[in-house]
Parts: sequence; structure tokens; C-alpha cells
Amino acid sequence: MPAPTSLPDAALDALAERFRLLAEPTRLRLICRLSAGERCVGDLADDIGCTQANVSKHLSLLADAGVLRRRRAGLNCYYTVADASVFALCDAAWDSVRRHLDALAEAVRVPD
Amino acid sequence: MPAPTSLPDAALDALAERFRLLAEPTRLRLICRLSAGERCVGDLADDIGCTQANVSKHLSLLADAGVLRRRRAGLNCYYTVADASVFALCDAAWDSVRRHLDALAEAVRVPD
DNA sequence: TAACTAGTTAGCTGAGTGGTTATATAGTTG
DNA sequence: CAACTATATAACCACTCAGCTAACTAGTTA
Repeated sequence: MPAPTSLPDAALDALAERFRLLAEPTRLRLICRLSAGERCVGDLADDIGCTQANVSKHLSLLADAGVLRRRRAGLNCYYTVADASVFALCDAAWDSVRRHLDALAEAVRVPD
Repeated sequence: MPAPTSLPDAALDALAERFRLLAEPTRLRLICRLSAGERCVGDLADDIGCTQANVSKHLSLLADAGVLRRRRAGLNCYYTVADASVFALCDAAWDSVRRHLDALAEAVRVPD
């Protein structure tokens, strides 16, 4: 049986916090954009159609959590994915979503 | 580059919703308890020290999302993990947490 | 039938947070 | 120096939601 079984409450809190970090469409969108390489805040804001302040806040959150890395260069601030394993995590979650959708479809399927 | 890069916005919303489902300590605690086998609502409530109403709500959420399966037996209602891949997802997230903690420790480490 | 029990659901409240605008902080350029 | 630009931060609003209590539903047992 995998790890979750034996995790103490404090660990579960940390785990939940990790999931919560990724439980925001805007943050996922940012991570997606950054999968192609580093980008600065303003470009990302234009890209996803949010205010610069909002994007800055999300990027800071992700950086503080160790998912992104920040690099200053003059006036600009470039962000990059620091922990590429976040992609694997997203893939796994996406598989879970698809499995659920498949199960729903199967339940509705007309037997021939 | 993994899937997230190419996911459309609607998919990212679904992905975020999936993460949000797991972004609650109480729900994670329930999943942990259920990793040992099926349990009924009242037992789980006693176990984690929440009201039965609250536990019932969380269990329903998880069941609707396809993570748990519900089985009625008389007055009792037993829940089981329906999609065991949730454990792999938790493991992956837990690794991510540990990587971050290691990085923090490394940043503070005194070079000898 | 009535009394009891397990679960669900409804309604409420307070805490947390995503998004906004406005302001502050750096860094650049004239 | 002043003017300008890119980020970050502060203050605020609106919304979501975990948890509670109370009421309701359904199954059991007498």
C-alpha cells in the first residue's frame, strides 16, 4: 500500500497545500506557458489576459513553493519551471480526470 | 514535453478541479483511512473526529468524482477507493513536497 | 404501527482567496 | 536629477467552501 496510508496529519496538511497550489486554472495556465521556456511577467500577463498584478502574485506563489524559479534581468523578471516533476503530476491528474470521464461514458453506454 | 503544454483552457479547468478535490486535509485523511479497506460513514467520522454530516459531504464529493465507490447495506453506507491511482497521485505530490523541503534545507545549509 | 438508527441534505457562518485598482519599489534612460 | 518602465505589494471586494446545527429520509426492530 502506498505512502498516504502512513502519513501523519501534518504531512497530509502539506500534501493538501501542494494540491491547492495546483488547483487554480490561472496557475496551471502559467505553468503551461512556461513549459516552453522562461518568460517575463508582462508577456505572461498579456498572454493569458490577466492583470500584471494578478500574474505577479501567482508567479510569486509558485516560486515560493519551489515550482518556479525567478531570474531578474534589468527591469524584467523571468520565470522558469524549477521542478519539472510538476508536469508528471499534471499528467497523472489528467489521467485521473480521463478515467472518470470514461467511467461516466461507460455507465451511460447503450449495450448492443 | 508532457501533456499540460497542449491542454486547452477547458481541460485546465477540469485539471484544476481535480487538484482541488484533493486539496483538503480532511478528504486526504478519509482517503488514507480507506486505503486499508472499506469503512462506513459513522466509523470514519469517529476516526477523524469530524461530524458525521461533514464526513458524509466529503465522501459524497469524492464518490461523485469517481475516487470512491459507495455501497449501501441496511442502515450503513460503506465507502471504498474506486480509483486506486489516487494513491500514485498522492505519492507524486508528496515527492514534490519533499523535494521542495530538501531545496529549502540545502539553501540554508552551512558549507564546511 | 411507533421508536430508533445511519446517512443525507439544507441553511448558516466565518475564514480564505482570486481578482481588481492604486501605490510602492527598483532599474533604466534622458 | 527627472521621467519612464517592469514588478511587486497593499487594500479592498466578491465569491467559494469547510464546518457546524438542525431537519429530513430511509431502513430496522420492537
